[in-house]
Amino acid sequence: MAVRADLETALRAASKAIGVTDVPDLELGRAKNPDHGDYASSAGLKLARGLRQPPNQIAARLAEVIEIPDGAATPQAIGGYVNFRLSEAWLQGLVERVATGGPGYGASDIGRRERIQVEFLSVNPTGPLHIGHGRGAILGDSLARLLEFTNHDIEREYYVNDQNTQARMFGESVYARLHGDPPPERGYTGEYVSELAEMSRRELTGIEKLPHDEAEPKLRAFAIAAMVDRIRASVGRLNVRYDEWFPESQLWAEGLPQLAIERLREGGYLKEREGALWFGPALEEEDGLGEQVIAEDESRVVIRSTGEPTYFASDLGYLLSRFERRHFNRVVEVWGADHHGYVPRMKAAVAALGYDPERLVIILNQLVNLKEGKMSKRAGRFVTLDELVDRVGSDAVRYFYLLRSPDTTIEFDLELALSQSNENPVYYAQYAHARLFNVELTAAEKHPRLRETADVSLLTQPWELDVARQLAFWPEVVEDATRLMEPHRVPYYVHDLATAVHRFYHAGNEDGAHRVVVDDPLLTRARLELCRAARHTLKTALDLIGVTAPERM
RNA sequence: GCCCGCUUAGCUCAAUGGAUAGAGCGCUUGACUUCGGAUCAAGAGGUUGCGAGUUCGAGUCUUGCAGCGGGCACCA
Repeated sequence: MAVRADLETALRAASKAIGVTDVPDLELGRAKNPDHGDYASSAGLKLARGLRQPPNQIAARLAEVIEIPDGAATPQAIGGYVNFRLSEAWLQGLVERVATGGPGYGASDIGRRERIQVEFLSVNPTGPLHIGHGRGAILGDSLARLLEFTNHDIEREYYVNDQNTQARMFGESVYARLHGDPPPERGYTGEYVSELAEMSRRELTGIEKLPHDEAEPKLRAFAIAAMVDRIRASVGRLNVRYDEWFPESQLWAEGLPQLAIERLREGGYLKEREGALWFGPALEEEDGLGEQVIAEDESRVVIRSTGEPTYFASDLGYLLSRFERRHFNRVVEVWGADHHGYVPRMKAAVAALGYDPERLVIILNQLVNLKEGKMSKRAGRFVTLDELVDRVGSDAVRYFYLLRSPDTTIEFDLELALSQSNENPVYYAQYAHARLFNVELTAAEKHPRLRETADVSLLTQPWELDVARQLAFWPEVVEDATRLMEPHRVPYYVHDLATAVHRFYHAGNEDGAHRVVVDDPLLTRARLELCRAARHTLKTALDLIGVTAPERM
């Protein structure tokens, strides 16, 4: 379906036809200069060395020999380049296919039902989400949508840390508030902790009378459940959903960390030192005294000298849970860049447990920093994700975050975000969608009995073909965004398509003969087909980034 | 100190090693008595942080330097 892939295949075949045995990457991509057509390839330059011929001759021969399926494009050799221009007839046919095919255009089977878990956000459920958390949530959710669209079998998971140090500290903090005490050192101080204490008094009858050791676990479970509900609601407002909320405690109930430790011990990956149990893939290194030495940056404590396991022990079990128990072929995790130092250890752990580390894919996204002086935790002002969504709206928030590649740091300026929320580029795209919808209604009113099928050969105006051309690009955008796991490519595409749509519409303002709705029912019908194709594709693309496609604004 | 990421127009950001580096915002100037002006058209604005290297070709790859962010726990 993706025309770029068809052209590339054809070009490779042509390369072989002129005597190339081992065809390198020919770098077929979009032409930047319109004079060069729609796609360009530097095939002649790439093949010159191997063939020992001048690039321009090679390009010329390729253009002569190449057979392009469906007459999708015409080749032209310029210098060492082979350029392609999408043909008018093919573009017209595409409009019809997209218009009648519904909203699935661009979907592909590159996933082949591969079973993948996408785990994202997974922050300790010990407080409300703040502005920075939104980025991981939106990135992970959009990635999952893309992977689903390309036929991967996706499960979205939130890993709930319900029994680690932070969780216990959370329980202790609620306990303290329940008894009117200040929270413990490095405990949780927010007002919501006191609210949780009050809630627990109402809902856990007699809780305040229980001794500490009995009360704290109950309070912890209660408070975490409440926070998980709150997190679920917060991300739900952003159109983010999960299939599974997987508690850390379940790992231990299933004996998975224990099993992982056993396996690592058998593999010689564990070492006792100073009363603690360490994981270290570099165990085979020896120092001069014959003592085994663990390379410092690779090693990690699994069981503390106190006998308590660390989060790393849970993570080992979590890997088994997913690869061994639940049989995911790959696991994609979205992490904030502040955890990047942990990547090598997790990869090493995957390998030590006997799995290909490639099966663990870690997507890092840079942090969202608050502009200094605007707000401060110490000053008691905490900008929550909920507050941002309240004031800007889900669509604008999602678009704002997704317009940035994961590896740029965002300097978040709340005031600026609020003052510019009406200028968010998301409205440009949504307006294009609403506009098309409206035009289609108008067409139906003026011509109540239009033909079932359109004569798309009537779509000959350059601004009409430009819309069709954008449609042609959509499958490759999906493919690239999926393969590179870069959802930000989608909103950039949406903007390009919306631009083509607005221009197409405006041609009718310049000259009434170019409107969609004209006296000629056949011409109206053909343009209506283009509107539908563009609208479906806009909607599909917006869906993939979790943004609504309104019919009126 | 060591490790990771970033540095592109005034600002926020795009750009598979390919031809003339693109958008949005802001700025200047234009465009509707008729399909929605949250729109469209035109213009100004660049030594891609600095230097070296690889290559027919570098914003993109390698390397040195500088600046910014993050990380280097028996925290997560």
